[in-house]
Amino acid sequence: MDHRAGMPADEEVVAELGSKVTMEFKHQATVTLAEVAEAAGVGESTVSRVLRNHGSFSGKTRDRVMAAVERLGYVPNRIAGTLASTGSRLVAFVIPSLSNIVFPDVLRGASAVLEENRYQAVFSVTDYDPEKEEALAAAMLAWRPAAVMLAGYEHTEGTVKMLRASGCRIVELLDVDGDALDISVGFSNRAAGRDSAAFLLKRGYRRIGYVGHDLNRDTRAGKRFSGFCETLGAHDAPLADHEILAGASSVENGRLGLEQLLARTPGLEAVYFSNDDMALGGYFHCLARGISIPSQLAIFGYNGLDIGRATPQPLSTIRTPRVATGQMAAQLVVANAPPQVVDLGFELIEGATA
Amino acid sequence: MDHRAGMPADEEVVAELGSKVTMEFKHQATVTLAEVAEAAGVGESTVSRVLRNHGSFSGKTRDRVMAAVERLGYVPNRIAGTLASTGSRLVAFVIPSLSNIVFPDVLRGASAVLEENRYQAVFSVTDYDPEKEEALAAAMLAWRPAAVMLAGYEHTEGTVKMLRASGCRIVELLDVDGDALDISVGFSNRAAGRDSAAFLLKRGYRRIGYVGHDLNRDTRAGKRFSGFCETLGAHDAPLADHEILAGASSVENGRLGLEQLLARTPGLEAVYFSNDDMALGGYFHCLARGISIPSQLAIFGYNGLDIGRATPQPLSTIRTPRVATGQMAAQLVVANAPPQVVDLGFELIEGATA
DNA sequence: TACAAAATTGGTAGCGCTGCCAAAAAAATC
DNA sequence: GATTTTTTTGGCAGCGCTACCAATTTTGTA
Repeated sequence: MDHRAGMPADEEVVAELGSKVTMEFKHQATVTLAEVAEAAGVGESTVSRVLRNHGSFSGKTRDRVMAAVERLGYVPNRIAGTLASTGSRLVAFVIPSLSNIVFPDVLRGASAVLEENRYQAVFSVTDYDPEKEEALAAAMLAWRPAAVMLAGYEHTEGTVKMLRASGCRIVELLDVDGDALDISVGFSNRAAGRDSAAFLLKRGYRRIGYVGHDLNRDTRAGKRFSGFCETLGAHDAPLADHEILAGASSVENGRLGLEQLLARTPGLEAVYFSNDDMALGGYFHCLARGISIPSQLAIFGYNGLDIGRATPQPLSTIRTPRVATGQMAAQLVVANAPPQVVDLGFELIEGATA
Repeated sequence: MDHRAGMPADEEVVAELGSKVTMEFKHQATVTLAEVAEAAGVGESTVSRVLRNHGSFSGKTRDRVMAAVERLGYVPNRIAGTLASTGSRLVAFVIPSLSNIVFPDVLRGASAVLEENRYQAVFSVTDYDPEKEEALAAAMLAWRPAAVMLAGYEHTEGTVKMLRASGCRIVELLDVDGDALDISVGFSNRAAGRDSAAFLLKRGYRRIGYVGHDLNRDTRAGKRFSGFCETLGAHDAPLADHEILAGASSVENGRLGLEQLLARTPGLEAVYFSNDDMALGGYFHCLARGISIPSQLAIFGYNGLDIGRATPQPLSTIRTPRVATGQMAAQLVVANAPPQVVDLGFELIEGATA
């Protein structure tokens, strides 16, 4: 992406400064629980109990311990604590992307719940690459997390085997069209596609096209597309044409895709986009070209981004519970709930573009 | 031995849900390094050396060890490894928000670099609350990270004290207007504000307004605003009016803010927005009301979001190196570079809205 | 007052791994 | 072939904490 400002300069900076480094960087002698115990004049286990507010101890002891903690600036070592105790309070997210707003939204919902429960979120990004997902999942398991959260159901055999063997909870997010390994929280992408098609048909559009981004990688977008086509087909209005762009979903790609689609297939009445980013690109294309919406061309998106509600004509789309998905997933993990599939559903927003 | 299996809590859960759950719940007996060593017929330290590719060992031994690892499905325990060795490979991010695209972008840049170097990112979200930042920073330090990354320079005294005492690297991101605690990577928000003002003045706009979101919390936006006003003042064109909206920055708020500003102060020639989200809201407002841009009203944003480049008129704004900021920050941490401030600069995009 | 029950405490064995050191094996040298 | 040197190895003491257990103190009861 944006390497402009960084890369070449980065190397220089690092190299340049390498020589004049003296490290005040080594770890400082940190205070340990044993030192706190000594300072407070109590046993180690007592300090441990007080700090975790677990087991019993007198008020007097608690005060003494807390005073010592304060005085020494003690920060418990969770690494040691986790190793010594039962399960960890780490939750690992292995997500396809941080550019697609969907995933920050999920993280946002989840992290709020996790923080409240003193869990810690760790994450890594796969770029929609199943092999990379496998490698990163393996790396995450090395931290012995309480749960691993992944996007969707499509994983390599190796990933599945590894996760199964790990014994930690597995949460598959943002999809319910498939077989869950353990817990799954999301909504039906296929149904979203079908409902979108049904809506367009109900509005009377018949010559309908599709503009999307790489479907092999984003399998959930693929499921929407397939549901969409299915319903069109069932109503004798098969997809008129489609344009799939190579890169990731983006506003620019949506614009480009629509331009190409319209050039190739005149007379389209409506276009379904793989998501709101793409749809907004299409919308802007129409604005720029003076194509009147929805009379000349209807536009339908997916996701229900805020921005789509603030455009001159609100975008017709499907709003997905992204934050809620994260919240629910986190809650189930924290509660150590039994395996289950939670379908949070979605909401069709009529908008003004279709 | 695995004393987890007998935990009261586990039993309860299992009992409660016993009817419909078969428990892949309890922690599975995980393979340990000692078991691998035994299976491979070598010592523990040999396995450790092979797996970390550190120290010396024969090819034959390596093969034996790897075979055993494969066979047993061994996943090293990084918790134990980190505790035993000096210095962790965790990097902690304490960020204000995941809604503001800035932070996912920074995370994206950083996580790519961190993953390459086998570091692990952990994060938590402060909601722009300094108190919460302090609490979360404390929680992160408990994981003994190699570095803590924070947004900007404004932290509570407690946070600063704690970070200083921790002995881990501290990276302050997205700002260079202030005194760095250790490493700092970003760009000057004040200069961005000044340049924006200078640009608008150069274009001949004199009656200029501002629409922004909560400045107390987002201090970087505050610095831009202050730089902006400074330059306007220096050119005898003091800010005509401003509208500050309570909530977070959003497209909707930008729209609302502009509407209110225009109602109150007719005759404005240009409006500066606290960022591109807000600016797009303003842009849409103008589109909807038939206000011609930039002849009737000029619009200027901040951030250089992709979407601003795909609107019918490209947004005039300042593009910030967000991903590069994350990359650079991660590189410096990985390289254990000396304390320094890295100013990555920004780029003014003329666009068509101002 | 004596004795049982309950509430507090401290000691200590690991958790699974790494780092150090010395021992053993292999390679190199005379 | 004997001796050095180098390369490979294994043993084991922690890393800082928690869980278990037993010891101690406090409280309650007869």
